[in-house]
Amino acid sequence: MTAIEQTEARPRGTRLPRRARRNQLLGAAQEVFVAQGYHAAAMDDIAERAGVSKPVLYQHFPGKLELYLALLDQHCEALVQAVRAALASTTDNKKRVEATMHAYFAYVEDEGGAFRLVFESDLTNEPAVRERVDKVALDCAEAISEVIAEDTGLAKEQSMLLAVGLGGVSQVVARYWLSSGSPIPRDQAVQLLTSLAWRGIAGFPLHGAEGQH
Amino acid sequence: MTAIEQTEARPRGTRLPRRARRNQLLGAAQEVFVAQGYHAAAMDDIAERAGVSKPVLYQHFPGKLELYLALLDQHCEALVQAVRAALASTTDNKKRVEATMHAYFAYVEDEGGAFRLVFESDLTNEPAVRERVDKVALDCAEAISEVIAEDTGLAKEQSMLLAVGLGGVSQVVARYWLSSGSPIPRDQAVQLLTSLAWRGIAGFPLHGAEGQH
DNA sequence: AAGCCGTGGAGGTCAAGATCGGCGTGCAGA
DNA sequence: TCTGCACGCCGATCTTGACCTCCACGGCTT
Repeated sequence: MTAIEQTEARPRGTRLPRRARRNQLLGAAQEVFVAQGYHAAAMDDIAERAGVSKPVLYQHFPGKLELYLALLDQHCEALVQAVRAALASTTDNKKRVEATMHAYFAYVEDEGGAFRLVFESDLTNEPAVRERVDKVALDCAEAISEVIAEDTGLAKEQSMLLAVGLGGVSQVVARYWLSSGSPIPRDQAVQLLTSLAWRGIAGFPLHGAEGQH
Repeated sequence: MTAIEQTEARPRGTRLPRRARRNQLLGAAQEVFVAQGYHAAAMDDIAERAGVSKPVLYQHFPGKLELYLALLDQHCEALVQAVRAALASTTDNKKRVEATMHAYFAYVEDEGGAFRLVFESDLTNEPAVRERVDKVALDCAEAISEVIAEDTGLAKEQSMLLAVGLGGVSQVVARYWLSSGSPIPRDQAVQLLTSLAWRGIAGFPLHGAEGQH
């Protein structure tokens, strides 16, 4: 049914050093949070998934929120780094677009679904979460907008709007592509999106002879 | 502090006909859900906001979830209609893009923040909610993709990907524009976005003499 | 004036986050 | 090798908070 089958639930008896236990708990928590969301995920579920009793969880994390935030921080940083790296990987702007798209797709596809914590969190009303999620989008957009502003001379507000748009396309389409079962190969999807972002929708070939104004 | 001040809490004594009471409850529920999200919103809050006691609420709606879904359905339909209308408003594709962007911005700006129920719901793990939210994005994308497919001859998968992208930009940027306090006028933002979608990022004027390949 | 129907406040239930005392295991030292 | 200690772990429980119903009251109809 809605069973979680990612990693085997450990036989409840192994003793682990503190650091290793903490990492294992983070892994178990990620699986449960990703699969069920924050609210539906119970501390009992996470403990059971890790093959551990609940008090152990509370010996490593003060509470459910802090556990969630620890995971969130971890994965927020990853995306911003990937986008920065993509932008710095070349000076050809078209390739920059392509590399950035690629970064979003890779981020969404990998990491055991961790992107859900950032893009589909159900705890955005919690200020601490909202702040982190907003900061990711903002940091990515600022990195992109710097390039735009430098190359086009647009003011900060305008270039930020475009940058948010480019980041938004990547994020939304990557999630759609994944959730619809990857109907077309990833590279082809990236190519298509890059064309859209680079040349616009007007840049696609016309079927009929209809004038586009 | 975080007070809700949209409509005055009615003096607790007015008798209303059933239909009017229901609408009033929907209004109160919308304010609370928008301001606090689904989970943080208590039925007590909604009842108090409407100037009514809790049993009345349960005489109109079976439970919290159904109340939420009623609101959601209401506003989902509104966006899809607006997008369809925008696409049908002209046959000039560039104007179609502009009209669609405009529809998203108007949707996000108006309706007392109801767009949050659709775009920022904290109940996406509930299948009934997920289904409706996904369907909105899908319906909008299909409407857009039909135009794309017809005019470019692209296959269904490809045109859907582009359509999801165009809808995604609109939605993400409109929300950013609103949440950042509308730093530039709405019409200008729409123009900028339309340019991005129509001609691509390469269509913006160069600042320096640097070649764009 | 008498009855009825909708309203109001107080309470039950239950799930889930958070916690307390006890147990077993492995190591240090004599 | 035997004893004591420290550490990690567990079963069982407490408590909070939110959704959801039961006994009194007041205005409208005939």
